[in-house]
Amino acid sequence: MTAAGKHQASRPIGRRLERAGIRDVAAAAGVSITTVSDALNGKGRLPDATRRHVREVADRLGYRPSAAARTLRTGRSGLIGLTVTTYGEEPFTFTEFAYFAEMARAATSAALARGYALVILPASSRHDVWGNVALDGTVVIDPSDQDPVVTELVRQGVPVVSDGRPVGSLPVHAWVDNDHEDAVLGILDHLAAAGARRIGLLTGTSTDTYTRLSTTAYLDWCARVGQEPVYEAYPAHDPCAGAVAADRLLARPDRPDAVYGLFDPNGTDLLGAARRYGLRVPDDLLLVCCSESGGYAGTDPPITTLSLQPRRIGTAVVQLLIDAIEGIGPAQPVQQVMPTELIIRASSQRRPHRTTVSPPRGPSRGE
Amino acid sequence: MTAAGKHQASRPIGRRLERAGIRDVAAAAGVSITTVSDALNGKGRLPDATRRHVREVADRLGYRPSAAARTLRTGRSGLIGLTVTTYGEEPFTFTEFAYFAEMARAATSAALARGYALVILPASSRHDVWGNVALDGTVVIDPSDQDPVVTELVRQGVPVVSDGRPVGSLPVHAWVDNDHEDAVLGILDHLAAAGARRIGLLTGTSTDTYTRLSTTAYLDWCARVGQEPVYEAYPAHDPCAGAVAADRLLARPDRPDAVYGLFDPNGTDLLGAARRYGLRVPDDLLLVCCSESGGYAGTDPPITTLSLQPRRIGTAVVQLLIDAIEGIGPAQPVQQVMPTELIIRASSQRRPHRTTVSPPRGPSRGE
DNA sequence: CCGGGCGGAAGAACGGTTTCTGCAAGATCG
DNA sequence: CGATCTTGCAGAAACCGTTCTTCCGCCCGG
Repeated sequence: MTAAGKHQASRPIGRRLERAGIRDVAAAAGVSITTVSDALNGKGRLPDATRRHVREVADRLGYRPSAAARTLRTGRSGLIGLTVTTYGEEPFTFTEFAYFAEMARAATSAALARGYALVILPASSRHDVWGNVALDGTVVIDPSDQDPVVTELVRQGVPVVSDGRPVGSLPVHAWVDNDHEDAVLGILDHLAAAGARRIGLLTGTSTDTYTRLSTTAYLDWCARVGQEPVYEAYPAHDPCAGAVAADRLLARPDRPDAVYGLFDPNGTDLLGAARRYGLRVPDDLLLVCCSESGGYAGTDPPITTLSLQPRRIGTAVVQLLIDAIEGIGPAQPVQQVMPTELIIRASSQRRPHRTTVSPPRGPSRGE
Repeated sequence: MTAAGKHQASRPIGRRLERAGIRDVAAAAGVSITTVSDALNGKGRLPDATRRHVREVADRLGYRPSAAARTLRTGRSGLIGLTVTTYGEEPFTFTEFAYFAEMARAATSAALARGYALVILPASSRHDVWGNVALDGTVVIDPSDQDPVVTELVRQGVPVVSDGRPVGSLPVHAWVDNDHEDAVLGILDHLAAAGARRIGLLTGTSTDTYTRLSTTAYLDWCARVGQEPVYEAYPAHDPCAGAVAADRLLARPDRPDAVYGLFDPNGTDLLGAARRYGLRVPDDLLLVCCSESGGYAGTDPPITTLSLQPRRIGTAVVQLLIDAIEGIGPAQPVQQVMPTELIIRASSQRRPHRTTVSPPRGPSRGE
């Protein structure tokens, strides 16, 4: 028994049969391990004949280098964390679905194109999971104040790039963000140009940068043009609270004749509220919301949306991160501000035409 | 030079300063490496005093075991692949946004709860990326026929669980899927009960199981009740084709008085088409579509949707996969069929026209 | 008084790759 | 023709945590 155990431990564990190691390839090709490694990775000085031969043998044996061993040796895992700060238990929130999906998609593509893969890791994950994964770097979406995980990562020397300006002195290597002030001002000007006299804001109660910057931009604008601010704030992570807040906003005695909603569902929230109060859009109420959802092209009326261009941001963030990982980029922190796009639809254009109900006959395009 | 080089290679590479290894902990605690490993992992037979002492020292040194080394030794990486088959270049398609986001979210949560993390890996990724990641198992969403990556993974002995029935003889370890036939029949019955005489279908041209099963269920139902099938198929991955197909469907001489759309955007597609042809919903046209988007609660009128319950599916898939990885579950392939949920809204209920305006309180349409 | 059993802990092997060092033989040059 | 350079490749260290085996000493029963 002891002998058997010893024997088993000494050489073939039996898994030999399943996976060919570099040793097997070396033996089969009649060369050394070094030569196999060099041949497969295009390094070293080897005649083409040897290189081809080794590759051939490796293919025949179905050899796949062990990712774990390579990582151990090189210190590179080829893995990038995609970190989402969470409000509650869930990895990412309802209000950010479309944004997150688009951003993650772009980030995945960009990472893949450079040979990296993405690992989804909510910031609130159990700490042991974080410890169990070897990450070359991390993308953080909307880092919250004093995020312990991010701080820890930076302290360990792991490159961190954030989507959204880091609050406080969170020492990320780079960040990418929209010019939120500019976007809000653009929308307010657009609404004013469309005839709005009193523009309201549907905003959030949380303290993240997006909410904060957008709200202050709104307040500044109001101060500048001499309008009394009219806004309602609600917890954006609550999928139901938006409708209630929209209702509150339109129930006010100083009811606005135009509203900008900061969050994705606000378009339908506001449309529903307007309907309840018998307000016609855009005739009685102009509407804009920030959203990546294409659905707003099909509502009645179609709603003007502000796109934060998550695809661009996802791509940029990953590029910056991989540059940092590979030591390509500048040593200095990089701050990249991306433009937004206002997709103007019927809800923010006051025109003399077209009542909301009466349907035109035949396939005429009802803009 | 040689001496210096040798010296450098023999002991401190300099990075010593940054990361404490298990050896450092052992030395600092005055015990052996073994004892440190056992103490930290709760294994072996150690007195509590030793265990505590070692943990204390490890904490003080900020010791983090190397994930790579652990993976190498144990053969477990704690990583699960989340694989999406792709139609084009992009990792996942427009039509599946909400579904994918919800499913991924649930899967992430479920995996995290059991100590695993998710890696996003489109099936069309460069092969080298697949080779570079050590995966304990993989979730495949909607595996296509003869998917080479999946086949390869199974051949390597990596557990694979699929969301959606695998087509052909793809040898997955388990799958989870909805009862698509049942769902379609339920919808058709629902529409018929609401007064539909001729129900149309908006379907896809691709050959995936979802499309195929749903379409045949529709055709079977038509044959059973003696209705001539009325359907249009379009490439579902094209974000614009849906609107065109919806238009085609309503332009037919045998125009249906109710339509079920298989894909998420079909609700708005059909609503738009109905508007163009002056058809009132639900009076002239009953509408149902398959979607996870909450936006359909806010359209005018709200649209009845079929939810495939991606949250449940994501959770189930991950549980099954981890069971397989850890050898808990049965050795036999598991097939789990999950129920769907029909969320009935105004678009599929023909009533004495309940007006869309129902103000419970406050300033009504009078103001 | 001695052997068996057990608690406690150390030592060494292991896993697969990369990389640094270095040797031998052929090529080139003076 | 010998010395130096280059080419082709092998050997071994290093990476680092886990696990298998061993070993010591102690207690208890025979």
